[in-house]
Amino acid sequence: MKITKEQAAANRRRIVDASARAFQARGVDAVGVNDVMKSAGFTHGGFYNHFESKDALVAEAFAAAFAPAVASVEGAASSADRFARALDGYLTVAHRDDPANGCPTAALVGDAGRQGPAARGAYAAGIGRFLAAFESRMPGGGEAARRAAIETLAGMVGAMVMARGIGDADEALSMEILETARVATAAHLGKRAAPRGAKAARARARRGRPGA
Amino acid sequence: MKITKEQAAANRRRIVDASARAFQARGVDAVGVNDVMKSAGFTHGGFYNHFESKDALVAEAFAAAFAPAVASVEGAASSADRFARALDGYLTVAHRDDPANGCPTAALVGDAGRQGPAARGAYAAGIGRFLAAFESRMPGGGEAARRAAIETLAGMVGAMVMARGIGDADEALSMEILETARVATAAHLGKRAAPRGAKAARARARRGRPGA
DNA sequence: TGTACATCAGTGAACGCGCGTTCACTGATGTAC
DNA sequence: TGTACATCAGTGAACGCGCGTTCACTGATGTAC
Repeated sequence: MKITKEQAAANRRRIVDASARAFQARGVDAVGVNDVMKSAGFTHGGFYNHFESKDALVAEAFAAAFAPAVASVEGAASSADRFARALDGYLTVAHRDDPANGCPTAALVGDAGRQGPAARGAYAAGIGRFLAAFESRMPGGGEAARRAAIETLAGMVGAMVMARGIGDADEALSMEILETARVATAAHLGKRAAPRGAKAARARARRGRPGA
Repeated sequence: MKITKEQAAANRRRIVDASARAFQARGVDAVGVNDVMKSAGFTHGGFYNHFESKDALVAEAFAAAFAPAVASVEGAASSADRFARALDGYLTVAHRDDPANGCPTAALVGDAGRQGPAARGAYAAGIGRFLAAFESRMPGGGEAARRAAIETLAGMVGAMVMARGIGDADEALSMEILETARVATAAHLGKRAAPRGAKAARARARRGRPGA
């Protein structure tokens, strides 16, 4: 049952995309070739028609995980407002609870250092692109903007991975870290963060204003 | 070949400590019961004389990983100078390249969210203790010190895990992140960071002064 | 205090299972004439 | 343009291997008398 070249290429892309999401959600070691093929809608045997090994897939999946994220951030960086909104949406409970569709830098951070050179290269390149986009939007310019870009990204990623690690073991602490980092991120951009969450909703209600 | 109760307890501790280091270095999924027992000096069969399951060991190992780190940071927090020095030693290549003996918050960050409640509880409790110690040393006091503690820890952890993920795929970027975060950490404490690394060594040499 | 026996931390073989990978096979696609 | 054949993406059974876990066994320790 051979299929058209276009269909085969599309199937290959589907396998890579499905694996990227699964790796981000559950980690490379916990996701088997069988899982990946099943979630892409195939039986496992065909895997090696497309990839030389699981390692080869991991390398492609890392690159595929960063491609849309980098494009999104670089697009947002074309406007100060869009960029501020993109960063503000990062430190949220929704993002924390959906690593599969979230930031690959945070989701793959535990695995990246333990993969082969190709996957680690994709990881390093992705961070490099993020930092360049951040730098272009940071106040001060030059070295100061570069430093601010690194500090901001590190703060965002650190807060997200800690919040995920804590999870529902201490929901209040997890959210406190997220919210504190969100405010700090806005401050790095030279903005004041809009209030968010239950406390903010209560404050808005008290003032008789509808939520943002 | 039964042994004394004291010896058995010591052996148990040896297993927990060996597993904590292995989990920090290679990740929970990549470390088998057999590995753990072998590195503690035993055959694998005896594992279940001490632990009900691998999950039970993981929970104990997480707690054991945090105990000395928390004690060390809390001890350092008794003196402003010791605390500043402890933080300054965090964002270093030596720490980056030795996760087994380093900060458990960073080393276990990829695994924590995927473990059971006990392990995640230990992870959350460890971060809580770190933050309390940080808070006591942050300038401003009150809410400001609390926020500074969270921002500082998030920046340190984020920088370390990104630097590890990048590794030798882009050594220059990995070191740039480490060094930038080290300077930013000192700034959070209200200090100026002492120069470090090749660039700093060259600058010192130019000034005709020996290294620190 | 000395003797008899139960306890249990250790050993090493074995269990079922899922992993990454290989293979023979299928049959529609793509190509050569 | 039509026919004959090679290609190859898919299927599903099978491979060896290491995993977490179980088990029968050993023999010094710890305990009961």
